[in-house]
Amino acid sequence: MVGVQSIERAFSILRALSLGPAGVTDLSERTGLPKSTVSRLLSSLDLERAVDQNDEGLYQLGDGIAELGQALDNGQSAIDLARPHMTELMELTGEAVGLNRFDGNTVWTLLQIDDPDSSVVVRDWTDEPTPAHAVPAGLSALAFSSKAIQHAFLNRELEQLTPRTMTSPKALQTRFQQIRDDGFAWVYREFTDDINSVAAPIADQTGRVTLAVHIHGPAFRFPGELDPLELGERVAATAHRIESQLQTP
Amino acid sequence: MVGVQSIERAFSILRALSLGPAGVTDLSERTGLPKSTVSRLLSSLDLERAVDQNDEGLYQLGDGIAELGQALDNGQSAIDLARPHMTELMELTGEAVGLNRFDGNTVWTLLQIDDPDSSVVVRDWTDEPTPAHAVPAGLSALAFSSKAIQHAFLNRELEQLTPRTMTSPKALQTRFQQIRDDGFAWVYREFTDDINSVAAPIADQTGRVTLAVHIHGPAFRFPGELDPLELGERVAATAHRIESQLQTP
DNA sequence: TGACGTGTTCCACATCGTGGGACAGTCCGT
DNA sequence: ACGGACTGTCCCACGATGTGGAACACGTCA
Repeated sequence: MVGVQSIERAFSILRALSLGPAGVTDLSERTGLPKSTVSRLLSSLDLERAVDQNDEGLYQLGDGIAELGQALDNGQSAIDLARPHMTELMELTGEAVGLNRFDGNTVWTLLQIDDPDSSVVVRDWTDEPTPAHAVPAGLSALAFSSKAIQHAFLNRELEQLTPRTMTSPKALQTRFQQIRDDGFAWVYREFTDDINSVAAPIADQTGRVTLAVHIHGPAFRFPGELDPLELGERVAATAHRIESQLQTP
Repeated sequence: MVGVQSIERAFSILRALSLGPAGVTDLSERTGLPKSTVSRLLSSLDLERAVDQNDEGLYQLGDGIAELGQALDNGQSAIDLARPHMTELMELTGEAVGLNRFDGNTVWTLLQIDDPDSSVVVRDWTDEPTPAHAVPAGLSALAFSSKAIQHAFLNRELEQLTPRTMTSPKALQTRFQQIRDDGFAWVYREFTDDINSVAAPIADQTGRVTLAVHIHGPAFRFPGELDPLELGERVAATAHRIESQLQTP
């Protein structure tokens, strides 16, 4: 065995699509694969958002590819650029501040800044996948994403991580509206029973929301006395500052 | 079955890689997949050039992804921009002129311009895959591609389409050197017994050679009396004009 | 030297993808 | 309203294909 067959075939479809939008039959002829196989692979690629269908129903390369392409350069620079703002935010609250990337499925922590003076801190999730529907970074990224991305996401099986985890697509959609109005998202004990957190979205150069900043702390003390609204606005302000620096280099 | 398993897994690896370079064990932990599976999928993705290995041996997102990402925008514009130059070239020789894209594996014809006065013309290959090692567009793109792309390509099984098709990796590599020196590539009866053709490469905005222009005609009359060297240089000149327009919009 | 940490390869097993064909829509021209 | 000729999706028996645990071969550190 030289390579995995379905991957080879999937990429030959993607390459054929790089010529422009095409239908199933067309792609089947270009690639020499059976129509049913092309159809199955396409719907699989659709789930991964590597392709999508335009208004005429033709398949074309999708957001997933664009996001992967972007990740080739803007990853490290965003981290460097965000660090000082995040440190500032951490000093303000004394709780851990994180930078996340949302890839359409899961949220990844790129960087977490802990309070060096705290002995009890939220553990560091850097480079681990976290379910987008249970963390505020994912919710705020989703809230500002296209309908297509939301729809693809909500169609998946959403895991019930704690008794409070919101898993109903309907409920999540109205929650997205709330988040768009506020500009930030709060999550109380939905990811873990012991953590509360706020996050605000950051748009990249192309206007797509793939990043977010968040503060999270142990539920027994955070937000505590602090005003959730004010905290949310502070996070949003930090996000905006990072965003405007990202847009203009 | 909701989606093809290996595709879902492959994309979860690609997304994990969008955080930055990583090794097999690391990826296996991030994605929750067995190490051997990750290794196999990675080598498959490597064949497709969706990932490559940096000098430290870590895997990272590869050229293939970047090319797909580019194809999202620069396809149609290149066609529009090249058309007048190609028509000019067609009028000069009275033979069909084509614009191609090379995706790392195969050559695709984006546009062919035929001589309206000829009754016998080379058939139109638009939107059909053609083997890169047997057409001058593929050879010239390969000649100016990175060693990694050449290597990945030459490791595949190269089909013997006519008695003259060159299939030996060694021989092709020295041929690439010749093409780099000339700035164009001639192919005599290697794709079909009845066609001869010349092509010259075009670099895109990022300096990557993914496009080419070519002239091809029936072998019994082309190039005929015409000087192959002069023709080659004319094609190369046209390619350069298209290239400089592509770079500065 | 030995004990780790890599990543790749092997191979028996059965899961998973396969693809021919049936199917349901949609858009034609008559 | 009707076939006819297209679409793209779905079904399902079949076996090729991908799977993953374990063994392996390397390089690195102490």
